[in-house]
Amino acid sequence: MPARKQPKALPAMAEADIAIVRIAPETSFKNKAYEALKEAILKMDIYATPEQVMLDERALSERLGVSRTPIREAIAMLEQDGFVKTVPRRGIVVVRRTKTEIVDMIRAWAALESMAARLITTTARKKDITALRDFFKDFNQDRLPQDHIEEYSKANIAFHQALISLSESPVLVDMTNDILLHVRGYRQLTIGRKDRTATSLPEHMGIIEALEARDTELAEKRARDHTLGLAAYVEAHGQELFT
Amino acid sequence: MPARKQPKALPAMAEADIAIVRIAPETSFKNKAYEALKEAILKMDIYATPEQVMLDERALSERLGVSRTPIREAIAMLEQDGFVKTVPRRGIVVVRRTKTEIVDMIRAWAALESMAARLITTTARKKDITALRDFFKDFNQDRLPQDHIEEYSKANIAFHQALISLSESPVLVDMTNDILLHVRGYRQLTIGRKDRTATSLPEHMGIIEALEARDTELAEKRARDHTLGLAAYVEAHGQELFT
DNA sequence: GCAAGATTTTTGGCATACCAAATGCCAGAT
DNA sequence: ATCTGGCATTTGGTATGCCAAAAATCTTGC
Repeated sequence: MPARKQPKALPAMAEADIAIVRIAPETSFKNKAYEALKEAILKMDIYATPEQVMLDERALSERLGVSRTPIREAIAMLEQDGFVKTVPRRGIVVVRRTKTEIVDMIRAWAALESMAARLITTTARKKDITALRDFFKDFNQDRLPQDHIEEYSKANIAFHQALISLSESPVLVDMTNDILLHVRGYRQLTIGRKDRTATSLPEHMGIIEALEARDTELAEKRARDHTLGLAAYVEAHGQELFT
Repeated sequence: MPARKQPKALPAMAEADIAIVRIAPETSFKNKAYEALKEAILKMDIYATPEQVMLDERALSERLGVSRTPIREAIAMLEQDGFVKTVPRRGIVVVRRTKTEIVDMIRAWAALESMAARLITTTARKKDITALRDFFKDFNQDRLPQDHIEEYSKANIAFHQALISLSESPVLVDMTNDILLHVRGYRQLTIGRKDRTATSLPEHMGIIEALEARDTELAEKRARDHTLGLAAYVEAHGQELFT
């Protein structure tokens, strides 16, 4: 079949090249619903409630003020993400991860982050690497992380995300963020735990030092071992979270 | 609120334990459409056609004999997978990856596979590791891989998938499979290239040997370097594929 | 003959109605 | 009191129809 006729070139219009980026894409209800539901699922502490959490299409459509159609499409997307599972004629259940699954995810995280570290040693600018220290500038001998766990936990996540970003690898960034979203539920209860916090900060500094030294193998190893340490910790001490 | 009442235990019924399995879950049109479209997208050589490929909801619904609703849900899922991108009032376009993106994906694959290798050295049975050699039993000095590229390429993929599976990590398996689906379009044109095929087989054997020796660090390194080698190859020689 | 504007067509977004399966409640039988 | 069958309800699945924006096409005036 013949190719569709190409749209003809735009007329001259030499003046307005200014700030006409693309107009707001006016995100659809589908995407709004997706974002809203995703945030709601992440916000709720899924592991705090004993019974499994169910969603109802009609209730959601009423709540969000749209019809079921965009809601269903959003649900389909969330199911692809692994956040929910819809069972025909039964309902939509918010997925709970088992301890084993979480450990598994953290291992994958470790894999991706160590690769990011590897790439960073060959491409990132020294300035950007050094800037990673800033995430922890509010912590020191007089202000220990374990005394400000909530704050440190935030800095921790921000550090890891900034680290991955330095790899300039969209794939690594996206995959890691996906994993972090799933692990997030546990984060406050694991990364923030006092006993691990004490060793966390020195390990981070060790990673930064290896990156600055452009020591590819060492940076990779330190990044990997650091996150694998978290996995081992959850595997060993995460029992109480999954009663 | 009180938990939903649990269904009570089944009555005796000692007789009919025969072949009452579970009835087919009767997958929905939505899922059928998803599978059908996914396969169609993967099958078509998206990089062979010069113009971008568009999908039409109505045409698809007619072709598959279902209404637009399940089609749209399937499209929403495919969009989450990154196979298509729907532009409002414009159409649904099958996504083309750039060379840079493919290289990026292969690097992530390397990260995941090296972690799998690491895990395998500590958990897999020797028997299963050794079995990996079978994928290449049809190739030797008298029957070189580069003379049977198509066949070797298949064995290659099967080997990598089997390798990852040995890690017994569902997350690693799933993430890697996702990546392979995206890279597959290039596979025949890259992994199968003669110049790389020659070095591929010995590298695979090297990985297997390290696994058998339970040499965690070496296995990880070899697995990583092998796949990073592919990434470097595509980066260097993949120009012609992305005109 | 051509360009600007009006009109028709195309295409995804959304709302609504109906369907069928799974559950749960309840009356009637034992 | 308990069990059984059936009916009403709930809930996801699917089909349809209409809408608005953007493209494509046609019309018209110079």
